[in-house]
This record gives sequence, C-alpha cells and structure tokens, in this order.
Amino acid sequence: MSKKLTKREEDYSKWYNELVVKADLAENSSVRGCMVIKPYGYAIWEKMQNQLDQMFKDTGHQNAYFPLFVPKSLFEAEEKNAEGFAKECAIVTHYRLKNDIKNPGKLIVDEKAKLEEELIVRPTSEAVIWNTYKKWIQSYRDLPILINQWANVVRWEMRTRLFLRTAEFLWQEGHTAHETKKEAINEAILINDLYADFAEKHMGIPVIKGLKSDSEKFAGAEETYCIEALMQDGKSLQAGTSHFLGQNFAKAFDVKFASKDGNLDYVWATSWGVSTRLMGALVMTHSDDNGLVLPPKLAPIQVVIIPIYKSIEEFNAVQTYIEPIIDKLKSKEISFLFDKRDTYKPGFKFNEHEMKGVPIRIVAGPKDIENSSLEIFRRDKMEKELINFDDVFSKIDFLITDIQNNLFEKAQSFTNSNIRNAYTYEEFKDLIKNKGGFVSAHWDGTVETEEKIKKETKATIRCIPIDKVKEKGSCIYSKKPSKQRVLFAKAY
RNA sequence: CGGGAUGUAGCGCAGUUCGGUAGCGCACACGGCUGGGGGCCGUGGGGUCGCAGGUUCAAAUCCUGUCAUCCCGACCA
Repeated sequence: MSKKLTKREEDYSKWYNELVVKADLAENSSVRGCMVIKPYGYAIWEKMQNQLDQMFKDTGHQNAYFPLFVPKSLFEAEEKNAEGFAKECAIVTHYRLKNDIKNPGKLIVDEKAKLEEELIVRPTSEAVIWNTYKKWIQSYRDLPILINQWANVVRWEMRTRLFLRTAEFLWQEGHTAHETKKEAINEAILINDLYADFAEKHMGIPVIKGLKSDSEKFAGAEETYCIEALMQDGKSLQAGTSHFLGQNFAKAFDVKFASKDGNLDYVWATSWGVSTRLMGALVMTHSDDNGLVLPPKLAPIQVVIIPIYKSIEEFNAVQTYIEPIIDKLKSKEISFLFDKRDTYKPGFKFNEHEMKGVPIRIVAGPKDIENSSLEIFRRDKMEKELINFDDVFSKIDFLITDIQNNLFEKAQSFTNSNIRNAYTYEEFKDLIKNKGGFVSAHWDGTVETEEKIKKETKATIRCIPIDKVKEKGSCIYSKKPSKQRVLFAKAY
C-alpha cells in the first residue's frame, strides 16, 4: 500500500498542473506560496461557488463584501483571535513609492508616506465585519444577520503547499449574529451539515462531522465544528469549519442589542468557511494514475465528443451525424465540448481529456455512421462501450448520476476501511505508522495528552465525531476515564 | 528559524568526481506520411549553466559568498 501511495503523493503535483501553477512572478520575490489558477481550474471553483452559494441562499443567507485591509487596532480587539493570527500577517506600512535617485528607473518606498496606523491584509474578516455589525445592530429586530462573503485572504505561512496551504487563497466566509446562544449554535451546526452535504453530494467526498479539540479550535471560538476527509494517501484533510463564537466578538467590539424583554445583551455569533483547499481535496480523493477524475456535478466539461475522420468529407459526415446530439445536450444544459481541433490526433485527445477528468466521452466516426452506433466511455471506471445511436441520451443520463454516485461510494468504502479502532497505545502507534487513515481511540480529554501523542506519533485529534455512538472507556495514553472515542490521524 | 537536497532551453533531466567549443527526451516551428488510444520520418529555432566574486591560458565543472526552490521539523483553512 505505502509504495503506491507514495507514488500518488508525487502525482498530486502532476494532477494539479491541469488546474493551477505556482506563481512565479519575479526572481527573489516573495510572491512564492501563491498560485495562479488556470481557466480549467477556475471553472471548477466557479461551479463550486455557484452550488454552495445557492445552498447558502436556500438557508436564508445573503452575500456582502467587506474591505481587504484591517486597521491594526481593529485586528487586535479580540485578543485570542489576534494572537492566533499574529504570526502570519502581511502588513501594509506605506502608501507611496518614489523614484530612486541613485538607481534611475527603479522605485523605492517613500519613507514620508508612512501610514499612521498599519493595515493588516485580512487573514480572516471577523474584525472588520464585527466593527461594521456594531453599527448595524441596535435591537432584536435587526437579528439575525446572516451574511456570507466571497473573498481572498492572506496568511503568511512558513511553509506553503499548493492548494492546501497557499499564502493567498480564495474562500467564502460566513459571519452571523444571533439573539440567543441556542440559535447561534444551531446556525453553526446547520452550516457544518451543509458543508458535509456539499462535500458528499456535489464533490463526492465522504466526510466525518465532528468537533475540534481545544487545541485545534479556531482562535476566538467557543466550539469549532468541522468536516474531515481522508485522502488516498491516508492523511486527513480539514475540509471545512464552522465556529460557534459565543459572545467573544460581540464583547470585543461592543455589539449589544435591546432584547424583547428590554435588556441590553451581547449578540451571539458564528463564522464559517471553506476555501480553494476543497479543490485539493477533490483532486486527492478521486484522481488515479491516468490523471484527474471529476464528479459530473463539478466537471467544467461533462461530455466530450471526439470525431474520427480522414478527410474533410468524412469530418462533415461525422459532424452531421452528431448534430442532433449536440442540440439536445444544449437543450438539456449538459456542458460539453465538441473537440474538432484538427491539430491533434484522436488518441492524443483521448488522453488529454482523461487527464482533465472529463466524466464522459463520446467517439463518432465513419464506422458508427454505417452501423448507427457510438462509442461511449466513462472516466471513473475507464470503460468503453458501443451503443446504439438512439440510446445515447438514456446512457448519458444514467452515467451522469452513476459516475457521481460511484465516485462517492468508492471514496466512502476507502474511508470506511481506513477507520480502525485502537485498544492500546502500542496498537495505536503501529496503526498510525504503518496503516495511516483514521484511528479511533479513547482520549481523556486533556490538552496535555493530545500534545504528547502528537509529539510521539505526529498524529493529531482530527475531530470528536458527532454522529458516533458514545462509548465509555479509558484513555489509550493516560488510562484515565474517557467518555467516547475520538478520531486521530496524520493531517495535511 | 534548525536538519537534508537541488538550481543547466518552456518542462523533465544528463554533464560537475578528473576544468578544454552546451547535450538528451518532451514541447515548439516547417515538410511529408498518417488519423478508432499520447503515431512515424526528415529539417529547424531556442540556453547570460540561479546570482556575485575568486583561482586559471581556459570554469556548468574548483573555491568563497549569496539568493531561490523542494523535502523533514515548528505553524496552519
């Protein structure tokens, strides 16, 4: 297993190349750790955006946009949050350049243009948003506020990794304000469930819903709900988080409202987000040795049609032959590409679209015209089949749902077969080291134990599963009593 | 910031031990044959060998410095 998985890990970068390239803008410059998203990759992101956005709207949320820059004084208002992000901030200190007299044609920072107060490039927007909410909220009648923002954020990580941890990334961040604690907790859970649904039903990525332990919690949160997904190499990836923020930000930004019974109360808050990291999850979950594999719901091209011909006459005949298919694909809003490029051979096109993960391929040539047939190919199973021309649409409809389901089920059974119980610490270490995947084990609930296990095995508590049946036991490390099993894994 | 490795054509690499005219594969351009799985043959274009300094008649190769990248730690969506 491990050999194959090592190969997979190397392959990730190859798969990414269809979607994204490392930003390589200037020599010696620190734009490193950023990525350029290619059109094909961005098309996937747009699909994810649209589908998620619809889910947010269906649950009563609205979009808005807040500034990129956070004045330092706002940033430091919520102490824990500020502390959590302090070590990875990009900071704007000046607002003007001038010509360098010693070095004609070059520019230098104009020291006279130093900002009175530094601006932080947002690593997350709680500070800016709560400073704004303060002005928007007076009464319980103004609540709840359910706002989402699609934006870029910057986190100056020491080590970056394409898709999974780039210095700048795209995401959506939701920020809500509520009248009661219960309502805010419900919102955080609602969104975590929504993320899980999106991951499983749209991306075909099985996830485990859970709560983060104290040390893995978002800086400034009371509770962090999360979804964790297992990648093909046995490492876990945090795919999305939804935080119950309590009244921490309301207190930090002094956001009070007049309640129904006339009291002045602090509001209750949540925040939640998923990022372009999800695209990394998509790649690492489904791709195989032939390249990307995309679920039909997110594939920029769902069906590719490749004509086979030797002469212009033959091409024209093939084009006429498949015209009804193209018309119907259009009317059914199935995204397709009729790849009529004459500059590439059919075999090249087959491979290219396989590498790009196009779910369905249709091939039509002179033989098909003669037999009124078509060749249809499904990317997930790499199987081709000769079908009657008239059956093409029932087949496409079938494949679109079947590929979507098959990808999920395949990933689901992989995940399930890689969740193992550990009963002793020895067994635990062995599983983490030699098998990977999730290890379900009892934990005494203390940060100290978690830290020690992390130091000794590199495994962290990915989550305290929500859906799991509670079972009492004793901690594998300290032997102290434990209320339930938690999931450990090595993580990205 | 600690430990390890690497920088040579757009990409992937050889050449460095032992100094002597800059190479290969892919990609690119042109011509022809091809066309139901990355096809074949021929021709051609493209490189301040990461950067700076030093040693030498002569440096991709040796020495010093420096910058960057990747991997492993600390950090993290």
